[in-house]
Amino acid sequence: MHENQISPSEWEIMRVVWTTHPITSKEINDILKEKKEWKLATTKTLIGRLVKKGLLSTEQKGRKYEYSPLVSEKESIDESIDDLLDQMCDTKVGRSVETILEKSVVSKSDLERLEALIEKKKADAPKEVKCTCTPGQCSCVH
Amino acid sequence: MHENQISPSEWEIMRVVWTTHPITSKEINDILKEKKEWKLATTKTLIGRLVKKGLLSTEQKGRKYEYSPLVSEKESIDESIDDLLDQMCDTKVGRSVETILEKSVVSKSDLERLEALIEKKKADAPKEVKCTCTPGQCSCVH
DNA sequence: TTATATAGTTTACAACTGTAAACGTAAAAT
DNA sequence: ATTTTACGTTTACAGTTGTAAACTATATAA
Repeated sequence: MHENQISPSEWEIMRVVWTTHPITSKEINDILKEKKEWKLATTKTLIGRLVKKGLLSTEQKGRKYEYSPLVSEKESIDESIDDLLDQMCDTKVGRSVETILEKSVVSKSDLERLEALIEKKKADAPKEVKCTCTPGQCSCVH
Repeated sequence: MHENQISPSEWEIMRVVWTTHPITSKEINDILKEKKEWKLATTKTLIGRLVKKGLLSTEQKGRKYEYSPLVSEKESIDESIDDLLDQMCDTKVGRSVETILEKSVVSKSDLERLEALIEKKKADAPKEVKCTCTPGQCSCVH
């Protein structure tokens, strides 16, 4: 599990800051008013936690602060993906990708890039993926 | 967010029970000894919580219980996937699938199935995925 | 200049998690 | 028959998360 996990509520904040920064707590709260019924105090608590976790930086501007991200959205998403993959047997990843693809709308160019990637992977894809699970935690034969 | 979320430690238990059931707490613990340095008490606490959450059923066998899953592994994984997708803009899903595929080993037949799915999706894939984010939570132009 | 609106910080508090000891009870071993 | 062992249940306790009120300091408006 990754340390400094970003909780679901904290993600809401991070997404705002990734989109616009530097940004103040008030501005963050205004944007989130649309989606969450949070008191300003709630937003501030979450911001404080993110600062403490080292995920947001602060810069004092007069009597207020402006916040900026210290981690990128891509790396954060990638960590979430890692955590997801860590909880399933390697042999199930292919099926899961299929599931994601089935339930999502992706663009033509996404599909083209994926197709190219698949073509490339075909070269050295194994016939069967090797399972590395602890014996008893998946049905693969060990 | 899905209610009755399965926590990382609880996943360890569930994976064992999905693989073998019905199964006793002792057997679960024996299997997990390989991977986690948990006291038997810890395993039992986690089992108890899973029963309370309605994710494991119990059947009394003499003086002990045997546990079985009340939710399937697939549906649980699918919920995890949903939670992952919920935290990113729809337009980023394609890229994320690519990331997963890049960092994983998938089998030839996985790749073939994926290819077929892509071919099918191409028919009505949009040129650009529509973003449905709350304004200010992603960089798409609204 | 005093009251009010803003900022950030501290404190709060319940639910969930990780990790386990303690407890009560029934079965098995001596 | 008594001690030990094996089970499940209860209690514990700190850390995280969701949600926010209270507090403090300052800037601004009256």
